[in-house]
Amino acid sequence: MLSNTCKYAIRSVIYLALNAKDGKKIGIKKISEDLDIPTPFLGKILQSLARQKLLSSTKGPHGGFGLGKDPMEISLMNIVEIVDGLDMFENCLIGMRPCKTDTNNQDPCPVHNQFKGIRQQMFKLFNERTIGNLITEIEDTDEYISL
Amino acid sequence: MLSNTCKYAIRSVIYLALNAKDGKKIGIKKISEDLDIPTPFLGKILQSLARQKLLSSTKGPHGGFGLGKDPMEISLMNIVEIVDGLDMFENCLIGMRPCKTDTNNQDPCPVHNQFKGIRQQMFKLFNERTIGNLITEIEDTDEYISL
DNA sequence: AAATAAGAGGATGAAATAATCAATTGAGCA
DNA sequence: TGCTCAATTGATTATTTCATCCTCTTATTT
Repeated sequence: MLSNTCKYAIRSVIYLALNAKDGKKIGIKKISEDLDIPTPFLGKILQSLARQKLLSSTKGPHGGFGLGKDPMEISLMNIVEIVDGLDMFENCLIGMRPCKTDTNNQDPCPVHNQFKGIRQQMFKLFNERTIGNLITEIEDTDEYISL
Repeated sequence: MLSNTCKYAIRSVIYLALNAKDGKKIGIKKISEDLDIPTPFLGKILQSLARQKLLSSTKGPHGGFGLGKDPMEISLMNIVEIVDGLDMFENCLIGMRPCKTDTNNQDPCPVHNQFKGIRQQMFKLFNERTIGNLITEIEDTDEYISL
């Protein structure tokens, strides 16, 4: 569904939104320990998110990663797009070339009509859900975020 | 979403259900040409489906692959399970270990409640849709199956 | 029985994904 | 200024997925 890399990315951004409020920075080593993600690999992932301005990073003592923008402005789709790309939302479920995402499809695959609605719901979820509204829900309900 | 291999597998079974009726066999070379799938790779895939009795195969002149059972008895899930496994339906969307598929989850991830319904729909679709009812729909509506 | 037409199976190669390592750069602090 | 901390960058390794090749076996046809 989502790549390993993408799952790491999403969990990291949620983690930062919860723990690096008001411009605080958290080091890659602490993040990787808390989330159980290999440290150097996490580095690469956070770098690519920082390049796209989703995160900010500073070097040197007390440096680390923090959010690059208002968490309400970061949708799950933003993260997925950077890491995995949009293939999942754009291409046919069973790989038939002429079968396209749009609703009035001239050349639908045999599962197109079944799958179309589900894909739309997923698209909506990933676009509407932002890191911001995820964490307010987490905080409101006292959810404990383990990994 | 689904692996390349799995997409090839599904398209091949649909193809066989449409073209290899009443015990007819079709050679791997013809299938791979019609579906634009690398021949030797397709061989491996069909072999694994045949080992699980979804397909049948015969060697020798006029040999080839055909369906191994009534197409109404082959669900999309049967194919996905053999090729990709059930990971997608069983594990957390963002890779949190304690977050489980079942509905009354003690330790849900921040997207669990949003995603749960969508995953159930997908599960249902893959289980309920069989190769048999796919092809009757195809034949009823004169759909042209290209790739 | 021999020739031929298929699939089966093992070994191998290439590409993408996942993960690591080492050297560099920049920021803060003394 | 110079030291140290932490991210950055580039090179390297490992694993999985995707794909090919070659040989073997089985089944049909003559």
